[in-house]
This record gives sequence, C-alpha cells and structure tokens, in this order.
Amino acid sequence: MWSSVRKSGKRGVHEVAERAGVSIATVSRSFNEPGLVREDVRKRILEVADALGYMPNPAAKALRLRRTDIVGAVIPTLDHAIYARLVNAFQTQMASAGYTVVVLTVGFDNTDAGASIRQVVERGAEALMIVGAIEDEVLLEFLAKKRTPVIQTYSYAERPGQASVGFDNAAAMRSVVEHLLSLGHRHLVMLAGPMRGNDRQIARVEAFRTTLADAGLPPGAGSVIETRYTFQAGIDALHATRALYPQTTAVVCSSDILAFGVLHACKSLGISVPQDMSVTGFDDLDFAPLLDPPLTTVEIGADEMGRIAGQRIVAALEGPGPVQSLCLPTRLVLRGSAAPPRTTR
Amino acid sequence: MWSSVRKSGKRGVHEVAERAGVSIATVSRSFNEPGLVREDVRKRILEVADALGYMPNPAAKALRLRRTDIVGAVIPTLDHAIYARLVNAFQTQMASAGYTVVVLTVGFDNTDAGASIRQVVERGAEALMIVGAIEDEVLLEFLAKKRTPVIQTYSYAERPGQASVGFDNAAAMRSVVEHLLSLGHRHLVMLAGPMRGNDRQIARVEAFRTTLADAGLPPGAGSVIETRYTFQAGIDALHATRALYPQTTAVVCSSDILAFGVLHACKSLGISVPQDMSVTGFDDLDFAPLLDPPLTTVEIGADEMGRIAGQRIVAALEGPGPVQSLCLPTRLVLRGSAAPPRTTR
DNA sequence: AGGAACGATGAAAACGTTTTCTGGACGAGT
DNA sequence: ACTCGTCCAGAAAACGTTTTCATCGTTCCT
Repeated sequence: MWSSVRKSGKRGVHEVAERAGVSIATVSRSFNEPGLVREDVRKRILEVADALGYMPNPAAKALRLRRTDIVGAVIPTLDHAIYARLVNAFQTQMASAGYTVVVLTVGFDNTDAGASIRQVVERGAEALMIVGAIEDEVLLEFLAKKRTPVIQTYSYAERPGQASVGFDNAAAMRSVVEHLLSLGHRHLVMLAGPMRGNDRQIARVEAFRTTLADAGLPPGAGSVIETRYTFQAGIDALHATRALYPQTTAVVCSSDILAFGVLHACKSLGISVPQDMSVTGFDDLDFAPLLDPPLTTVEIGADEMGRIAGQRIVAALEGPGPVQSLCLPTRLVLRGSAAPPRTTR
Repeated sequence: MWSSVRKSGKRGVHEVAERAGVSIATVSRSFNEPGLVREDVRKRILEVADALGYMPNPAAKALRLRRTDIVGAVIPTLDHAIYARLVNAFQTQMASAGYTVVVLTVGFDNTDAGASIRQVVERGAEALMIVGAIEDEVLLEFLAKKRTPVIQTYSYAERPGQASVGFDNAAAMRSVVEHLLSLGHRHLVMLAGPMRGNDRQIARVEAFRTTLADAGLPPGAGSVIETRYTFQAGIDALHATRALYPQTTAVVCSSDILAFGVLHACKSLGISVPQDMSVTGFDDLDFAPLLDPPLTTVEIGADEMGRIAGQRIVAALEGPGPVQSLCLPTRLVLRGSAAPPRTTR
C-alpha cells in the first residue's frame, strides 16, 4: 500500500525540496524569482513539483506575505440584475489585478450588516466595496482602525472617512420628477424600495418630495408607497395607487423592476400608458427599451461604477493615499412611457 | 508621537497576552474554548482584546487549522439573472454554514476555464460549485488528486468523478419540442446559446434535433441558430429566422432572455404571438409571466439547485464520503406564447 | 494526612511559506 | 598568486495561530 505513494512526512515545499535534492529556499525561489536559480536546477524542481502536484499553501503564503489578495463586495442581493452587473464588473476588474472577490449579500438594510461585514474582514478581506453607506458607526471606526480601504458605491457621500464611487441619487430623482412636471403632471406617486438603512432610497424619496414642493405644488400632489423590489410588488403597488390616489397621472418607480410590474398591471387594467398614465423607471436595465411602451428611466452606468470602484480599490491597496472619490453622472433616458397627461376638464 | 499608541513589537495574540498578563495559549483559549479559562481572567482578556481591536489573523488560523472555509463558485457570468439566482442561493446556504464563497465568472466556454479554476483553488478554495461540466481532463485529475469536492450544477452527468446537482437538459428540451409538435407545429427553429464548451447547450440542441427526428419529421423541419445570450440577440435572431426559414411557426429559445427579444421583435414586425408564431423560453425567470403574451417556458428551480448544492458541498466537506448527486425535475410551464399554428393552405 | 483527581495555566512545537544573511565556488583583474 | 566580485544555494528566522504536554495548586476521598 505504501509502495507506490510514498508519503514522506514533509509536506509542500519541503517535499519538493527533498526530492529535488535542494533546499526549500531554492524551491521557493524557482517559483517566485526564477532568475535567481540556475536554469537546470530550476527545471528539475519544476518537474518534481509538477509530478507531485505541488501547489503553495495559500494560508502560509498569506501569513508570510501579510496579504491575502482578497477583497469583499457587500451588496443587498444578487437577485437584482443591477447589483449583479455591478459585482460582475467589479469582479472582472479585480480579477485582472490579481485579486479574489468574495461577495456578501446582506439585504437592503445596511444597519444590520455590521456583523456580516466584520466577518468578511475577519476572513481576510483587505478592502471592501459596499453598496450604499455604512450606517454602523462603530463598524466604520473599526474599519478605519484596521486601515481597510472601503469604497461606497451606488450613492455618493462627502463624509470624510467614507470614499465613494457613486452617483447623486437625489439629483437623478429630481431630473425624473422635473421632467414629469414639465410634461404637465400634477398628481404623482412614487414607488420606493425598502427605505430602512438604505441611503439611496431615502435620498430619492426626499428629492421626490422637495422637487414637488419647490415647484409650488401642495403636499398632496406627491405620495410615496414603500414596497418590496419585485415585479409582483410593482403590480400590487399600482393597484394600491388606483385605490388610494385615483387622480394620479404619473407613477415614478425607484427601479425598472417595479416599473415593469406597473406597466403590466396597467395593461391588464386597461389603463393605457402613457396616455392615461405615465410611468418611469430607474437603472435602465437591459429590458427597459423592450417594454411596451419603452421605459423612460435613468441610466446609472453600473458597469462603469463597478469597474472604477475596482480600479480605485487596487490603487488604494497598492499605492499610498486614501481612496479617491468620484461622482458619476446619470442620464435621464426619454422613451415612450412618459408623456403629457390627458388634458382634464 | 509614541506616547499614546504604544507599538509593542508583538502583534496579535502576543500583544493581547502581554497586556492581559497571561500566555498566548490562554488568549487563544478564551476565544475558542471559553469553558477552559477562568471567568475573571477571560473577561479581562476580552476587554484588552476589545480595546486593542484585536482580531485573529485569518491566514495564521487557516495555516494552523488546515482549513480556509472558502469555497468557489464557477459560473458563466453574473449578468444573467439565472446564474445570479443560483449563486445567491448557494452563497446564502454556504454562509449559514460558516463558509465564504468566492465567485468566478469564466464565460460560457468551460474548456478555457482551467486556469481560472486552478487559480481559485490555489487561493484556498476547498470545494467548488461549477455551472456545467468540467471539460478539462487534466484539471479534473488535478482536483481529484487534491481531493477537492466538486459539484456540477445546471446539468446532470453520471460520470464517476463528477458529482452533480442539476437537471436533465435534454429531457427538458424534449418536453418543449414535444409540446410544440403536439400543437401541430412542423417547422421549428431553435435559438441556442453559445455551444462551445457548454454541455447544457449541446444537450438541448441534440434533444431538439432527435425529438424532431423521432417524430418522423424531415431534417429540414428544425433548424438551429447559435447566438449570444442577450435581448438584442433574440431580436436579431428572429429577423434572421424570418429571412432564412420563412415558413417557421415556432421559435424555441434556450433562454427566457432570448424569448423576450423574440417577442419584442415579433411585435415590432406585426407578427402576432401565438397566432402567427409560437415562442417558448427556458429558465422561467421572474418576468416570464409578465411578458405579452405570457411566456411558455421551462421552470428549472435555480434557487433550490443552489441551496442543495450548498448543502451537499458542506456535507462532503465535513462528513466522509463523496458528494451525492441529484437530478432535479423540470417543469414545462404552459402560458400564452405557444398555441397551434394557423391552419395553412 | 496522604495521595488522587481535577482545573487552570504556560512552554513550546507545529502549520508551510518567503526572505535575509551567510558562505562556497568560480572567474577575472592586478 | 591573491583578492575581489559575482553568482547560486542553504540555514534559519520570521509570520500568528492552535494545541499537546507538562506543571502547579486545590479539593476531595479514604
């Protein structure tokens, strides 16, 4: 039983060294600094290593080098195309720089995310990308003390400790509402996602309200319905809108997903969009132009956000200095789902 | 400058031990085996650790314990809802068992994935979940030698070394085609995703062809168009279908994403679905029932697949014995997008 | 009262790398 | 011939844990 596979006590680099008749130092060097070892002996070592299926122990390496090359990505959920895209771009970028990313889905409420986030840095994450702001004050302090670069995405903040590569949620929402107002709408409803611990939603809702107020409309002109982030929730919310605010002429959705549901509900209720009801989305997902009618929405450039966030994290990890912030522009994409309201009375 | 923060040379557990006036062994124990250390001293240690912001070095821990608690998830891309869901469920399951998952997006061609996969196990992954079969023979051998549990998802294989929690792609596709045949269709086109190194596509295309042949139809009855996996590709492919195979009455899509595009293209061309053209999808994504008409498609239970894959990997990692395979059922979901063809001639 | 059993702690040895420091061999310059 | 580099390779010291083993008081039983 022991004849074919000789389990010498030594493991890893030691075993290779022994069989190749060199010291462990030389083995290590032939992998990391090939120039420092004579060609013939290096070749012999590589052969032995190959035959043995040798692979350096990542933990030992990380311990000695004091770096894990792991970064964490903290997002609400992968079930939403938009975060999936963000992570996809981020991951691709990081991989090309030699880093491994571990994703952490924590739901929409960042106030509860502390424990999970802490765990991922305990697992070795050297930097963090997070969707939205970190709400937990002591967590923030903890990360600062640990000198862990953190980059906030999807929203933008000027807070000193908090670097971000995101966009101005309030401004984006304001552009939507102003567009609707300019079309002549005076009775709007906003369908918001979960707001607790969610700085993006809060900013958007706030912008929705203030934009209406700034336009001199009475408080009753705009109502907000908080809902889950699913197609079905969009459908249900439209029904609720009809029941609660019958004179509504425009529904502002905080996500294309909700808008999709709303559009569907309108169709089944015989409400024609945009004649009887204008609908707007947010995110400009792939399917937005394919909806019927095509969805007027806000493009936020999730891919670019992920890519740049990746670049900046790498920069912060490898160079000196803190993470650079960046506020990306958003773009209101005009399609067919929003139009002037039917002229009433 | 050195007055407030005393950088004692020691780091980590040593520093805590020194300040608490105990040995490192006791410090370690008070975290891992609290029962073994006297209450008062443990409390003191915890206080010191807290004040210092101490956190055990994950690399050292992994080195000593010989386990990283990291697993890899290898998927084509996160840009597709279906894989995002799979990973989401998998990740949630693994997290609840104390594991961290690193995701690896390798595109649709598994033959090229060898290097990336190898890299992730070099980074410490102790097990792998992969979408589709591993095509690279030497990689498979490498994983076997390293005793790394691997679980294949999204397709099912009986291969000895290859455990899977997936479904029968051929049978699923057959059920679609048989349904269409029973409706009376005799001229079908299949829109397939990228086939190279993609066992799922290959199985589906093969099933498409054999089902038609088994029904006694001439070879010209079914054609396959290979395309990218995007909405736009669906649109383009429908145009191609009209040009190449004008008598087609049913388009079989290998993904709901393609079907969405096809439906849109039909609408803009004035082709009414399902009267002039039947369309079927695959995956049963969230939006499938919301399309116009609602999409007839195949439900594959991605969430369950991810969850079970997670469970089995944990079982394999913690218990003895190899990974258990499982072939999940699929379900043909009948909605409005497929109907008998208009009676010709 | 004299062990035996027990409970809490410490010393030290791993775990598998990378890297500094040292030394030997060899060729070249004087 | 002697020294001085130069080039390669080895010995050994970290990196920060966990854990075995040993030690030293206590308490408990007879």
